[in-house]
Amino acid sequence: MEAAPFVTKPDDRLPRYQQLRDDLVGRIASGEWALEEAIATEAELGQFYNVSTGTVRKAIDLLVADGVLTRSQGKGTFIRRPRFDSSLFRFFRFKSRDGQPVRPTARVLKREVVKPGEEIRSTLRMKASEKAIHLSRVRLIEGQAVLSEEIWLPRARFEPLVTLPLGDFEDLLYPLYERLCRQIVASATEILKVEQATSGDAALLNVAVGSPVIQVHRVASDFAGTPFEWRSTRGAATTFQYQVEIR
Amino acid sequence: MEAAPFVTKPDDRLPRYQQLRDDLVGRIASGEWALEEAIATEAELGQFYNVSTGTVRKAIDLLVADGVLTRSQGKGTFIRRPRFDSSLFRFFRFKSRDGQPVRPTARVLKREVVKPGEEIRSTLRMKASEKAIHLSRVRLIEGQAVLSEEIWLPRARFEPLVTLPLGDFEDLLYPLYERLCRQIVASATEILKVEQATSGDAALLNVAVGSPVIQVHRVASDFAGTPFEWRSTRGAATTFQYQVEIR
DNA sequence: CAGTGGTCTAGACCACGGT
DNA sequence: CCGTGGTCTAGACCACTGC
Repeated sequence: MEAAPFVTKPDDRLPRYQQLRDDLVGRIASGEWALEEAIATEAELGQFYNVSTGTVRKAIDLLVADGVLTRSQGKGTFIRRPRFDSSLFRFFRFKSRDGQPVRPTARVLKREVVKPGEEIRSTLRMKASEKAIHLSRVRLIEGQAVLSEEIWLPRARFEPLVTLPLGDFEDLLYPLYERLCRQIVASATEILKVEQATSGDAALLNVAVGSPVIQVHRVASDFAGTPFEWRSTRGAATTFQYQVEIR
Repeated sequence: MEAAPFVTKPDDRLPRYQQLRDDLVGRIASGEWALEEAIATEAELGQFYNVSTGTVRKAIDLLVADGVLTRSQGKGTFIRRPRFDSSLFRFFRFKSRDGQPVRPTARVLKREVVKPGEEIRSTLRMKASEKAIHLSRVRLIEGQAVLSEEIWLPRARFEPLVTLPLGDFEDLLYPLYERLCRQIVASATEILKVEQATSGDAALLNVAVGSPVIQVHRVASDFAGTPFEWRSTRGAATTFQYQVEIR
């Protein structure tokens, strides 16, 4: 008889370090360790799962490559948020008048609690009866609107945002999600397209109707892979630049 | 006294697997192993460098992650080209009339051997006196031009292309570079921007002047990291879509 | 100083590919 | 069948962190 320390039954066809990886993901998703606090040490995990530290290291290597964990020599291994700090800067190059890069401020223009459209409902895996929170935001640099955003959230997970005064929404929403709603963004998928400015874009972003506009459509998910934010951001294409490495 | 099998003097401050990685890059760049043929086995490399196979594996892991090598269980470890096959499909969604994705054909419109502009000269690290080969291409789907390309190459490396009949240029240039000029693309950097169609674009791509156009600017380099191709591709933004994962 | 992750070893055995 | 890379072990010692 041997102990079965796995939280979920592992797939025996997989190598042990893969099984271990999957089990660790489950334990992370379940909140066993606090965000950005050290998880169990490699030696402890090796004892717990009854594998050698080399195998533990390989499992953790995978999670580090996936961006779920970071290691810190002498300190431990930590759960890591995706680095959204430069999220906008991945695509848009915003500079203030003196040429310094700046992060736009934000203002929520509208909040409503309504039934979402079919695309959003199915993307967020919501029941037909469920309502969603819809936010319309603009992002500004030196008072000038540069981006417009539409955000959809399942109401059940984000109840505190229904009553939060609009003025209390901060520039960055993800820390707000975390603090008020205990929702943590673990990953996201973004799709870029080029559109032509509508009259709404034109009024909001101060561009000509028909001029090129970049639309970044993002779906953000938790550690379990469940999507819980649908977001669409539009900005003038003149501020857009993106770089890729091919190998 | 011990043998120093390193091709280039390694940096002793680095871990051994890093030194090994760097040395292997040098040997690959020097052409010691044929393209897509197996390199020395892990056991051989371990003996050669006098390290354990675990250390060799770690060095090779890095090169696999970098996209320089691929492993194949039971067969060996192989030098790998970057996967440009779907290069255009990374950014542009081309479909034929029946909805199937297709690769555009290509036609070279112009070839000239001239002094390049300063930007291209310095990007390709050419001497001031050196001349460059400049190609203008269009790429077509079912006879309709969908992309226009400007390509610049240092003449010294690409002499055979100066006299090649224009009709003998193939749809894919990189296999041609490899076969005729022994130049192998190991990596590339691409920058995306949105422009508005010029009258030239409009005539070539059959779009309206001022309509949005995506420009993909690519610099391709060899295994030693020396850039040897400058390329700019423009296409109608309506065919553009790009997806990113953030973690 | 103790405890963490980082490097490295010298093996063993397994799974796969080709002869 | 042999040779390849893939998995895994049970350690050793190093480098960094924080008390």
